[in-house]
Amino acid sequence: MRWSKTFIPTLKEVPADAEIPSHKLMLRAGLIRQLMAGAYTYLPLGLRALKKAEAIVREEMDAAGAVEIFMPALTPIELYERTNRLEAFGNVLIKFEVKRGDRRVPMALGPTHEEVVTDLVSRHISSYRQLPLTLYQIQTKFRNEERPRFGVLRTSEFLMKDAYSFSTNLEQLNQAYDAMYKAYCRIFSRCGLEYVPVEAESGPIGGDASHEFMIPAANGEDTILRCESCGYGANVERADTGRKRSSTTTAEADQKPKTELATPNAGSIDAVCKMLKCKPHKMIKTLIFKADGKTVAVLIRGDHEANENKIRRALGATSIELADEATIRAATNAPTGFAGPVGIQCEIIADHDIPLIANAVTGANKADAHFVNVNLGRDYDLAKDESGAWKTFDLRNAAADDPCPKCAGKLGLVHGIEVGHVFKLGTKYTVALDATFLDEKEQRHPIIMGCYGIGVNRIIAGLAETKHDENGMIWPLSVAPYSVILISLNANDAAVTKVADEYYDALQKAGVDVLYDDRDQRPGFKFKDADLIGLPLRVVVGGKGLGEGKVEIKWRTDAEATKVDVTAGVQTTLELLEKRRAEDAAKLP
RNA sequence: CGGGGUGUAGCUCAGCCUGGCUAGAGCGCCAGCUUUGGGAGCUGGAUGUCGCAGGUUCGAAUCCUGUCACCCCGACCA
Repeated sequence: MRWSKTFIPTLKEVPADAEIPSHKLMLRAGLIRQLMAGAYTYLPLGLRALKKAEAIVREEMDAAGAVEIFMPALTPIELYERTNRLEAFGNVLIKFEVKRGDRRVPMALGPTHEEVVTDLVSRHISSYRQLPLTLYQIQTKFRNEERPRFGVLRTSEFLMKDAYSFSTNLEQLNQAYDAMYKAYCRIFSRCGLEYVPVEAESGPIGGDASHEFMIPAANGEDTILRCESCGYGANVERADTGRKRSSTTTAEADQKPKTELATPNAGSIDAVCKMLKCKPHKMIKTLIFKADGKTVAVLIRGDHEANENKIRRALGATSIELADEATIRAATNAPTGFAGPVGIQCEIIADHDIPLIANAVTGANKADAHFVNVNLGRDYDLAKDESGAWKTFDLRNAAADDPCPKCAGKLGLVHGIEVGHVFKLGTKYTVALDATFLDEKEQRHPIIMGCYGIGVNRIIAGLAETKHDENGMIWPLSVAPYSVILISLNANDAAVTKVADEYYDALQKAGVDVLYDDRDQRPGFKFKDADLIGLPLRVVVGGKGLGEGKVEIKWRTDAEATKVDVTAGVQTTLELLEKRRAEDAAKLP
């Protein structure tokens, strides 16, 4: 493509609306333009990159045995009613009615397609002989983002690859899941992304039933914990802390006398700390939960965050929720905000860090009062195991510097962009939509599902966010809009133009996707633009070089160009590209 | 939806507080000449419902009220 014939509106100045690198760069390099908040037009360069990423996703999906289909973006509301997701999606779902004669048909733009595929499968799959099956599509999804942001990273309309596996048993599900997991690793590697698969919260299914693929980036919306030593990674919701039970309690000599202090209207950690001039990590936060109907007090250190999934698992409950005011009063004889372990009228479980708090501050189970200098063993008890040690649990979100659960290392907080998610769904949708199969013994079972998503736009945005320097983008060969930028340094110099034109023809004939900057612009201008759009290989034909019979070739990442004989330039370009492709392929998992 | 910010030329922004002559600059754009290895120089030129609506005033980009859009922080995010 000749630059003069296409549409690449580069920007010298940074648009005022853009804040993060990917947004700034994608605008400046002429990849995208905003139509409204959360909706972007892809310009030729951006579209080409998006299509290349899409092609990689498609190739790997096909190779992993998934089968492509294409479902409508228009979906009937009724399907979401049947799975109870109309309410769950709430405002995220873009809903509307269309008129058909005297009827009004309610529909929604698909935010994801579990309902639609499951409905499809329920109508046509009835035997175990037809399974397993994995279907996928690459399609525009619609979600009304209350607050779109970060350019193309969080929009109301985006390209997503969504795959769904259907299995008769867990073994088949695990095979499908593993195949997708491996395909994802290859996809993100091929796209030149640094990525980290992290364990994600998987709800009641438990186990390692869900992984998110994250691109570590300072501006990522998600927080993950990662062990630098062994590579263990998990999102905040899910991350285990490697903390051990500790039976260490405060030595009797160090235990100060327990005292009740008045704390009028101070029912929060902050308010109590302010009033009593203490620090949150000296406090015991006492949360009252209803676990399958039973009241339980959960003890967490004041500066930590309770993790409901961990609490639910520790209690062996199927569902838990924070207790209502009446339940709290029954257990504590006090309004919300003054609960504590001393004399509480219900079961207590505690986080590992609780026994380590010496002379703790906690609610007195009495309105407007807190105790100071509360100590485990003297003032309250926990259950003990066979060896007589206090039973404690991992009940809170992991934090930076917690020990790694898999090795001797420490966890660190990292921000990440979620670019993919694989999930063992189970039978939620197949039960709701009656997608069943008959097994060998003529028994009917719901089909077991998995779902697997990739945000294709986020692959591009993630690359822009993480692969650039102060001059512009740095594309990997695999996703670059064009592999080569060919620059003629003086369009008015007939000799230069002649050679550049010949190169352009030769490279095109050789099947190279080349962008030919044939514009009548000064050299500096063209170099700056070339760096900005960041195509991998730059070939320069200029009067000065031509005088010595040379052209210049340079990778975007090289500091200096290499001079090559005019006669050898095309061949060298082809060889360099071939070599780079082979190197990239060799790195794949 | 709560908090904060911004809307003036294609882009970046000044002018607004303290109302006053024909609304400005740089970049970009058009024409001509010069120039041609890291966002050129000179000369000339085009481009604005000052987000929109209403109000105050002799007079509004500027003050007031309303409204819309966009950005940031938070809440939300199958």
